[in-house]
Amino acid sequence: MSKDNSKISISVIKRLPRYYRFLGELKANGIERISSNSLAQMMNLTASQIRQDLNCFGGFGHQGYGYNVAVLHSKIGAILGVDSKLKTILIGAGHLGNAIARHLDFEKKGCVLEAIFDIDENLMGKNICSIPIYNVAYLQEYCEKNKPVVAVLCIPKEAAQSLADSLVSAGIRAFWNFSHYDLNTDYQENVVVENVHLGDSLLTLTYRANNEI
Amino acid sequence: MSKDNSKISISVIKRLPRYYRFLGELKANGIERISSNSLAQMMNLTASQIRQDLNCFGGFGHQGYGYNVAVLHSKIGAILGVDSKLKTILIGAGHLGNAIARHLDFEKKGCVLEAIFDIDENLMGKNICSIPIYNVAYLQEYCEKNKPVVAVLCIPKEAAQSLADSLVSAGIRAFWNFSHYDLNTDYQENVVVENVHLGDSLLTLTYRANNEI
DNA sequence: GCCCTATTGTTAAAATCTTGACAATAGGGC
DNA sequence: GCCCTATTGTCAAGATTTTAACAATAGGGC
Repeated sequence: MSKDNSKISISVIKRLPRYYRFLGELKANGIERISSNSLAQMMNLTASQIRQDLNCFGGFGHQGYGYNVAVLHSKIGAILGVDSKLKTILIGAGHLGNAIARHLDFEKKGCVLEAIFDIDENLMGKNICSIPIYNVAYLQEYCEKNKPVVAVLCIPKEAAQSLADSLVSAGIRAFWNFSHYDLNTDYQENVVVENVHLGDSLLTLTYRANNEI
Repeated sequence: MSKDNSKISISVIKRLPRYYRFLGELKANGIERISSNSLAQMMNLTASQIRQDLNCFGGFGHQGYGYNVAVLHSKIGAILGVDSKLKTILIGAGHLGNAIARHLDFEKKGCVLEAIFDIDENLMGKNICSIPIYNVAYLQEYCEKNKPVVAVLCIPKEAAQSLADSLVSAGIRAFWNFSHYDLNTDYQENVVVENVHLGDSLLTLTYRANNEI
């Protein structure tokens, strides 16, 4: 990373995974080089924005040539941290938790899902994609032993805040939160939260469908 | 709606569901009135932004008093269209589709989930939360008969674009897309797409966890 | 009924984000 | 090896979004 990335704006960051995805596709299709212009057309962006975004991290392109797909893909991957092995746990093995554990390739996204917790006694000893399910009573002890840093929350909103609080004190520094609740971790430095509000997303779609925009 | 809402920015729209959620909580807790200031504190926004956002749609507040929670909640609900009954189908009854069908209260979000489609013969005749699962071969005929307008896509990315194309010609005007693929419907006016990229969200979290922002 | 306080709606300023423009230059054909 | 073309990196302009400021005014206490 050749530039100071301490003040990269969150808008840019949120676009990086999409670049990474498109470049991965191009690479898989054997495309070797691409210009900001063709990429822009493909991604429905302006070439200017792509060049501006990429230049936040350094000059990955060559004048008169464009960008080498494989190089750019791996550079963006490195920026995002796809090879980091953040120890991850998931709490709540209901339908949603189950689907998330199966659906996402955590390892390719920089996270290693190592344990799942639930309150349902019937699930104890079982596993999802060979990741063991433990009783939530064992959570604190597990954290002390294994020091996970990322927690995926697939639990009812009523339980979310207090569980998050105790997870923070157990060392969790990042939450991927699917409960219908906005986690409040302002009191705590260095804790990041991605709230995924599927309900909000659906409501936005409803508005847009009704207003044709 | 007392103001022209044809040029409301998408940033404002995307905040509305969150307002709606917080106001719903306040209402459920028996709070009758709230000022932009207290709401801002609660939601981690500026009071100015809240007033500006709400005023896109008209003056819902009273000087010296604030906003009536129940009124504001229902006004925002009406703007979003929570009472619209958009006929909705879901395609792909795997773990994710299953979880989405169960997890989201479609009716409270302006959509009525009426049918689920899959290719797995073993699922035919079964149902999820009493919504029937049909063979995807029956999709076209179903659309002609029942005229659904919203489609939830929980299918592999390889199948997404061609299925979306045929759904558009069958009358679908809104997609809630969970496949790891950016649906392209530019060629078609009046079709809206909400891409939910869970993988992108996780990658963003990874970046933030690694960079502590 | 009057005055004081709280709080809005609105306007203007500041900040941020996106787009356009273009000089600099690497690469490839001849 | 030179010139022409393609395309970047970057700077400046334009657009949008967010925040601050404040006059206008409704409500409630006395």
